[in-house]
Amino acid sequence: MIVNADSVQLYRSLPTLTARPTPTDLARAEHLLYGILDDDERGSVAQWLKLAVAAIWAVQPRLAIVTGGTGFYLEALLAGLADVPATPPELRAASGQAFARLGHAGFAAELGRLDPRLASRGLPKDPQRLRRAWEVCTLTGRSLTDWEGQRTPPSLPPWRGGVALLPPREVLWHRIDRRTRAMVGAGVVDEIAAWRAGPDAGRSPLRHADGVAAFGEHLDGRITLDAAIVGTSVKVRRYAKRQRTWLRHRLPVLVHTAEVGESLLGTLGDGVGRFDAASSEVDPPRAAD
RNA sequence: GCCCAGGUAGCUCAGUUGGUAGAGCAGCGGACUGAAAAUCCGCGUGUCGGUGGUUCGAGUCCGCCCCUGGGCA
Repeated sequence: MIVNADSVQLYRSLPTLTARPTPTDLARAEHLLYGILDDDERGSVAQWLKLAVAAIWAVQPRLAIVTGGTGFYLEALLAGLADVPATPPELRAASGQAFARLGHAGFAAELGRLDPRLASRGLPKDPQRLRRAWEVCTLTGRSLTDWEGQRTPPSLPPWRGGVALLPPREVLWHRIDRRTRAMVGAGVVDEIAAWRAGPDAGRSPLRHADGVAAFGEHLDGRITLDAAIVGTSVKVRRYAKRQRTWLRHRLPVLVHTAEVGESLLGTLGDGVGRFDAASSEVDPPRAAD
């Protein structure tokens, strides 16, 4: 039983570009949480966490294998999230308008007045986090720094361990390039063209998926197909780099490295990287990288 | 063979009247509490083609050699 932990594979559109499980994969094992969101929906960690926990319990006593690339989601599964109420769309729109009106520096100053506790710790630099902090404080009257202490790990069945797949960089780059070219062979350009012609592409979170911009430029006649392939691979390499940072710095429980094709169950059978969600005790890392 | 134009970072190139080099892209490292394949922060990584000379000092000036384009034969 496979449970998806990849933020873009949650979406129904662009199955080729997002490397969703193939029909062959689906025939071999049951897959959950793939392609469950429409273009006009906006996913979130909290929503994913709820669905993932439910899915893991639902398949008991079978083993759920949670797999995917979104470190933020995996961390939420292991460590939990603060129970902040969901921000209504109007509030999100309001923060966007305020940011546009005040500008980056002005909005940050405004947030500093609204949330002095966060300001004393250090305001975030990026618009996303500035807006999020503003929204939370406006909605709940409490600083995001207060909420962040409220993290409680979700209740899950006993877990067997974690495996990080960290091939050598040259191998990884080669595989990324090969995968991008395979996508082209599988019709990813037509897939994107058809999707762009649809009504919801402009607001879909998938517009930020690796390759949408580069293949889009190619479809607009601005760059060659080969340049689009290279541009896509560059984006994926950077994404892989950020995944590596998650694994090494935020998800040290996933310490055991494995090669593709190795027996995952055999690996977990070694008992490496066991994690007790209740006590948060982690075995010492072993041979990361 | 002769005549031009070039050889500077992984790539494309900039570099004033000589003062031991800097941009873009690529690359590297990091952050991350409801957009996360997102968003953001930090870092030049160099036998200036080679060699001899002029000079206190040469990527910059001079000689020779090598290489790459283009032209004339």
